[in-house]
Amino acid sequence: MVQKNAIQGRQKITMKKIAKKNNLQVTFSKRRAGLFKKASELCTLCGVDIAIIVFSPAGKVFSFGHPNVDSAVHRFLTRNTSSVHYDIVEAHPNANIRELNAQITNLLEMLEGEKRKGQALDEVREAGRRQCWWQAPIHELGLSELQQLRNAMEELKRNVGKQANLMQAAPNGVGISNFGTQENEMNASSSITQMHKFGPDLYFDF
Amino acid sequence: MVQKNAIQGRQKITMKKIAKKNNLQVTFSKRRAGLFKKASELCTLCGVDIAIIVFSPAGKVFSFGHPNVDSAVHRFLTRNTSSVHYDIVEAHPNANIRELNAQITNLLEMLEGEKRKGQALDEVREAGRRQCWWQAPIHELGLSELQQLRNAMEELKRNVGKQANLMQAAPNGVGISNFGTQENEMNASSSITQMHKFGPDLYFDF
DNA sequence: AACGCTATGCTTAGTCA
DNA sequence: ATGACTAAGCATAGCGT
Repeated sequence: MVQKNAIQGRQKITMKKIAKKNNLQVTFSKRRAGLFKKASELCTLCGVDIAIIVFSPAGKVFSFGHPNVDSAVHRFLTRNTSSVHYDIVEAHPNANIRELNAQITNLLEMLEGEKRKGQALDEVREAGRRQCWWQAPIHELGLSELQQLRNAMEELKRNVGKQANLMQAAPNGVGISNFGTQENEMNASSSITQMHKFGPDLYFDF
Repeated sequence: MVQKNAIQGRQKITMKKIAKKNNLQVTFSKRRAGLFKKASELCTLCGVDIAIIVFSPAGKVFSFGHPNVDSAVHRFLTRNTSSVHYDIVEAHPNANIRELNAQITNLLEMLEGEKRKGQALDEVREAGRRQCWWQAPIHELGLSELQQLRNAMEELKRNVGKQANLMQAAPNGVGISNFGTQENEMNASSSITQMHKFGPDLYFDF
């Protein structure tokens, strides 16, 4: 048995630069994740565009963007009232070329990322389609698929039985959401026995 | 006397875009402040540079930066000069801003295309996942899903019936591929009636 | 380095002034 | 809108793995 010899739980810390390097690294990771999560939530809740760029103590760059960093940065740099981009363009035309090239680089990287993502999704879609063999004519099903069907049906049976018990225990449907609404139409689970009707002429005898 | 109706204190909210505009505005202000505070703390604690750019729902721009936004953005834009970037700069030293901007526009369009493709795939994946709702507990199924289940079952019934007729017409399994192989194991469609056994104790009565 | 844990501390949704 | 207040919901410091 492990001896828990001290305080656990969050401790208050002073808002100074963390001295212990190890500690700092952990805190940086955690708080960076928290910050990005907060940003993500702000995007979702308020539907706004955000870009966050963080340079880690180790010199690495972490960024978060919605819809992506570059578009937000670009929007920031090229907004009408902006002075940054304007100044750079007018005062340092050469620097601007560098920036534009950097943007191109970033965009190319993002394109690569998106393409990879698309490929991954392609694979997922394939896998998903394969999971829908049950839609195929039954004579095309193999042994393992029939076994899967059987297992799924047994699972369904168990769920129906559980549901029936719930209905029995709580006839008013307490805790059962969006289920009573279709009773009129489907008469689904209208009985607490193991015989269930799923349509006018389709019965399942579990 | 003031009537304190009901709940006070923080309530859980779903991570969807806030509907009420007034509410959204308040939440945006609060959470933006919170985000910037978190960023500030991250700067202080870990001594890192950060830039945050937020486009408010009203179109205004809010930014936070340490030591300032522009330096961080510039550092971000001019980081790692990749080969692509380098090639463009070196190969076309006379490339003007117009050309580069055209390239950026082009890339942005490609990116949009890729993203749309990704989203489409996302939707397909979602649809695929939704087609597997039958794996979920039955009390979570909605009306349309139950109807889908019914339709699928009726399809299965028809297929099984056709299969049974085929078996009857061609008892040697002519033209029936990879179906007779599992007769021993599954005894699937061993009868030409409408009662089918899918396992030791699981029957479906169509 | 990344993850799990737990007990705080901190943030914030809803409301009122 | 801006700020205060309250009670919950969340984030996270310090530890172990």
